[in-house]
Amino acid sequence: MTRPTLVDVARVAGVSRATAARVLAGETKVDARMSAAVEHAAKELGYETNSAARMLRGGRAGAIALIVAFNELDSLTGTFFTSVLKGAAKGLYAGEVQPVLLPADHDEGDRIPRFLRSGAIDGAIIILQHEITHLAEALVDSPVPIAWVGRPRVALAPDAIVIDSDNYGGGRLAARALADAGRRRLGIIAGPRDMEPARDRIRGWRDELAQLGIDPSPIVHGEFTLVSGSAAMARLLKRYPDLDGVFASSDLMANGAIRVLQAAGRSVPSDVAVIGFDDVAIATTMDPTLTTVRQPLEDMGRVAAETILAVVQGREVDRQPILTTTLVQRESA
Amino acid sequence: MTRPTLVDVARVAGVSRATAARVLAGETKVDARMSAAVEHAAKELGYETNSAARMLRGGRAGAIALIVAFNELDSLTGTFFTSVLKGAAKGLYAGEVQPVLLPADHDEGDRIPRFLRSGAIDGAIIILQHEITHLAEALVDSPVPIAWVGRPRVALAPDAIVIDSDNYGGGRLAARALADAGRRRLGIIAGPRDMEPARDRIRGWRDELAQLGIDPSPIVHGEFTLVSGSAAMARLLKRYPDLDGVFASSDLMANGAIRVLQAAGRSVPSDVAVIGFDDVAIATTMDPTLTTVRQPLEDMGRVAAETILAVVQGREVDRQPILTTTLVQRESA
DNA sequence: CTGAAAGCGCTTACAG
DNA sequence: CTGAAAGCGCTTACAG
Repeated sequence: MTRPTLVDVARVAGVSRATAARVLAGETKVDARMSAAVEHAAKELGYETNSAARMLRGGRAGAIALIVAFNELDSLTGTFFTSVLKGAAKGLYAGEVQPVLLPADHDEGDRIPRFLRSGAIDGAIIILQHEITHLAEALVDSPVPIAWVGRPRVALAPDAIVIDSDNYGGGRLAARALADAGRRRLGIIAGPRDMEPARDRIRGWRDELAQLGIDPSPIVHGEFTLVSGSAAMARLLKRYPDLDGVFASSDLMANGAIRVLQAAGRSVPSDVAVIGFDDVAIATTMDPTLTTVRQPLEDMGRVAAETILAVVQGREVDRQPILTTTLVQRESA
Repeated sequence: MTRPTLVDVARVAGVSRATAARVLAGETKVDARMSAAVEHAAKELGYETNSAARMLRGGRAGAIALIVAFNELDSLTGTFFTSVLKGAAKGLYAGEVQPVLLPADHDEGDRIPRFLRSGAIDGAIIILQHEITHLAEALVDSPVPIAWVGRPRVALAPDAIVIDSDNYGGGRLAARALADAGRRRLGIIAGPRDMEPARDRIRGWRDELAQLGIDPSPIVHGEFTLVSGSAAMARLLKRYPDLDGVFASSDLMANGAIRVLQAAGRSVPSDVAVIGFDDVAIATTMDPTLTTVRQPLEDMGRVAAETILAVVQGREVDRQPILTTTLVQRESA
């Protein structure tokens, strides 16, 4: 049960501790025989570098945190964040770094900031979600680098790391697609007011409508979830009974909205065209299948991983990449 | 960005490093004025104990790993593991320990065992799942204590930590319930052959049937997922077209099985009664709602957390608790 | 190319 | 009750 140390490896291999360290660090200028002896001893003893000692010496932990909203772990909204998560984990694996998921709650105090300050990990990726927006403030001046997936609504340092998709452009795409389909009586189901990506989608949507000379549409807000999408659609329908096009700014909300439209006797897309945002799995399994603005979620996660790794390792890198959004044409619009 | 150290705190407070350490460790026999000065300095500097240094000194990391199958993160089967996860996380929070989720893959080599050997965490909880059964072997002689939720199919040390539910008793409950409902032509959709809990359910089922003098039923195997439940049901139906009762040993498989039965023109429960296992959310939203054997999943997670914490802290504790399973009567049987 | 030694930040046995 | 000092396991600048 007692872990072997570098001294044990050195003793078994018959070399100094320094030499053993060099071999295990991959240095090449070591006598081949010594090198082989060290490798052999390490394997035989089941040696693994003590991460605490390495870190204390000024090295890296070899672990990056992925901070996610705890609630999401068992809800359907998970489809968004799990895609990002998957990409991020793959990116970290590729960098030989251990991804470490930290569940965060909206009511848990400063556990997460404290953990980051304790130096156990080299950096963190935060997947922006409505439930954990409060973390943004607590982590603005974090001692370890943080990559935001989705821009938080706090003042960030100019060199902050933010990976985002082109939400503004996506909003424009949605407006243009509905206009191209001949729709003129439009409405938007926006996301939470406290989320910057949600606001960017609204801005893009409005700008494009203005440019096309279409009346500014009424806005209702949801929380990116299916249930909130249904509720928002009901409100929108009451306010604007003869609308013929809806931009629901998440696929889950689009799903909820379509259910409400259908229940109200509206056919989709013939009576009302609906466009979503995200392009998660549900978009292809719904009936009708969902026309939507695609965010490259897994890519966003992967880029977040690559970016934070570069920063941790002191390499130059674009700290605020914006990934392209594209329109995916299906049946609903 | 440079983290303050204990020396900084001591200097600001005007005391020795030793005294500062004592105050922060919560020792009471310290002069009140010094104590206050230290507390103040620590807060002002945003001091947090360097976990690497503490660990190296022989202390604890203050973090426990939760090892979960990566694939599960975005599939519906997540309902089982997220319940356990939630309970475990709550239990760790209560113990002031940071839960750290490590996604594991079936093909990832020995990343996880190596991470555990690196000493970055104090212990681990593994939620047994089909996809990561291979980890069981790699972790049998782990240097840090491991709590298994669900007994793995490897030879464990007698003092191994295993949190399980009474799968055997649950199997008996299912058999008795179907028998009580007057069913005599029974079949079982069992779980994966390489999972001990799945095997325990079969044994309980068989023993109870034998005791009741009912014919041993045919067995088909699924993988605890909805799709595999459908496939298994189709096979079972072909083999035994006039069965009138099925024990599907996970709720998801029961869900899949019922769909197949209904598609085949059998009414549930009048033609065929179906009993599941787990009692996850879907059991109450299906049509008909599912009669099932309940495992207290969240409790299992919580008990796993409490048990590993006790072991890490050197406290005495029951290392192999078995939680009770109960029958939850709904519409399907 | 190899080894002896310093030092990362902490905790605690020891001396006072 | 308080402080000086040792030592956890590692990496690397320094000397040879």
